[in-house]
Amino acid sequence: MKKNSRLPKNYNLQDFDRPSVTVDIVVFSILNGVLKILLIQRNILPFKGSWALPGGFVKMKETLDQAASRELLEETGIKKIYMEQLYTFGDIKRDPRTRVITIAYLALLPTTNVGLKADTDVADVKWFSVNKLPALAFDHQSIVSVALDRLKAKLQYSNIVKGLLPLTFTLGELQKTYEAVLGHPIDKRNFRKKIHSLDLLTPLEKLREGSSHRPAALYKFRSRDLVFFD
Amino acid sequence: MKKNSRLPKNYNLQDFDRPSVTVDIVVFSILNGVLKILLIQRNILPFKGSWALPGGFVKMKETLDQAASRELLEETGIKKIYMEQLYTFGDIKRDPRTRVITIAYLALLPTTNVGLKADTDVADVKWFSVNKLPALAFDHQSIVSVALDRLKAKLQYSNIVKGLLPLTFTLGELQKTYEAVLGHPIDKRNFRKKIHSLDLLTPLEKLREGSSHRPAALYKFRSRDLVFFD
DNA sequence: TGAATAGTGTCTTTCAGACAATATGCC
DNA sequence: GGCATATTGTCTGAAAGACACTATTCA
Repeated sequence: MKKNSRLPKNYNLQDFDRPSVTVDIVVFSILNGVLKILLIQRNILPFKGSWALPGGFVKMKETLDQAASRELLEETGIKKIYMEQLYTFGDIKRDPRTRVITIAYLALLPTTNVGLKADTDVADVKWFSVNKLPALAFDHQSIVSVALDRLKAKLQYSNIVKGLLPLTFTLGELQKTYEAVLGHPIDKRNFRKKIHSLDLLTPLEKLREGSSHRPAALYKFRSRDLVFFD
Repeated sequence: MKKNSRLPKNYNLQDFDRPSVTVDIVVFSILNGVLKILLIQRNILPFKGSWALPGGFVKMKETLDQAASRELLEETGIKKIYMEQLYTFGDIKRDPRTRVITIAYLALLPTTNVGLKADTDVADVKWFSVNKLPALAFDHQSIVSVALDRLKAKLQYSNIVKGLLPLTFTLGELQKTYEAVLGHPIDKRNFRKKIHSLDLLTPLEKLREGSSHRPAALYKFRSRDLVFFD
């Protein structure tokens, strides 16, 4: 260990024995009415061949949010989706190589955008149902668990569900999304009463076409931002 | 930059250009019925002489929680209080020296324990009212703001207020604590109705002594853990 | 006309919020 | 008795939750 001359005299020595810092992203999406998580199959050590969350090292000249977006794009081809910081995991032995602290992110992909591409460090990219996950690398199972709790909670007091839906959608699709995340059925009339009372949606002129039954009215969210209620 | 031989071949090169990692702690306490935050006056660069949150570098062989506890003890003499991870701040320029990512913690000190001692790196340790804070070093003002939001929110759906109170307390003291944090008065009858309906408290046999008026019944929290309701 | 989903209203219960009078202990 | 705080209940309005039938489109 040698002294870095740019730094002030009293600069803490620990600075020279630093943990690595990564980001990991839990991407949720609804496929066929089921809540899924995006996992990559690792092509490199450690845990080569295991399924894991997309993620990687934070660069010196990017923020944490930028690192999360970049890693997601690099490893899965996904960009411009809803993301928020979730929690930071720093157990000493969570990575067998060395000390790695990871800032976990929660991300939501609308049902429509589902074109995936695998990176070089990645053998494969796949969607898994949240209740049929394979064994995960590192402590990624804990991260997923925290992410799912956060998503369920936030569904109740914000319009975060917007991130899981396409730009326009029917009330039935909205309800199915809630049910898929929460894992239980919801009464249709109470649900619609509640949604309408919150005044979050704008009805469109058009109806959903192409079904072999009565077409439903289409809606979109009034606000582009995250809105809290309750 | 040279290669670390312990690491696998494909190990990411960024590993050798790592951000520093710190923890910072927002300690809240109620003093004279007012919500206060504990600040230290920095005795070292950068921001020497400025007020800042207690905190410091994370060591290689301690978890983030341990780092937060250790730094708080070292810089203020406080130990064994309620602490939870708050949020991670990673803007590129938040520290003028170099890239520093900090994991912020929220901590609560009961009204009774108020013996403070200053560390060598610390010129002074003082309590400040949350709405009369001095200019703070780094991005610590943002951190305080997030911490206050979290504390207010969590007061509404958990027994987190426990961390601000001594082991036994009266309903009046409990209500004053809520009022100090939330910043507005609460109706006494509605407050007591709600508290009793939640069934979080156990009444003690004893009454609060030493006042020149009718003594109030003493209570303690039923559970030692954080409990969620609503 | 049958299949499939869309769309709608009432009743009950629970909870939040407004509001004031009496009780107790100490001086 | 005066002061200071403790303790207690009712009414009203809003929202949550249980519950079932009619409407529309297409095949």
